[in-house]
Amino acid sequence: MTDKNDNFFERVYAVARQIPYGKVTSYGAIAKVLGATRSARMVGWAMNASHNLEDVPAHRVVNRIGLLTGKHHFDGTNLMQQLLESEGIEVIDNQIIDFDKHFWIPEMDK
DNA sequence: AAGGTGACCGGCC
DNA sequence: TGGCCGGCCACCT
Repeated sequence: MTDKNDNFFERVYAVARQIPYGKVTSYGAIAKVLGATRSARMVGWAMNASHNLEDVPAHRVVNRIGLLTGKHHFDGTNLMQQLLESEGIEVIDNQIIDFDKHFWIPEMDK
């Protein structure tokens, strides 16, 4: 580890941790807050590393259409969906129902 | 050291 | 109307 807390990753984690219970957001939204509107890919990349952290609810982060694209990266196959449903979010076939309703706009709470 | 990839997004054909 | 392609930036081999 040798404290490789890159500001980039830290910043993504900071936003992801701010996601309230029962809410979800998209990679692009986070990227936008980070100042990298067109670098949503980096957000997903950071999430990959967040696997080591427990304070980062990656299961609350999906793509812009509310599709659990990264569910494949979780421990199990439907673990991500289970977590979302556990929070009151209806998920069918890796697709979040009323995504815009559960959508939460991330902010840099400073 | 350089190249390729990646949990995406948006625009263009 | 849908499918394809490029862009963006950091990490990995």
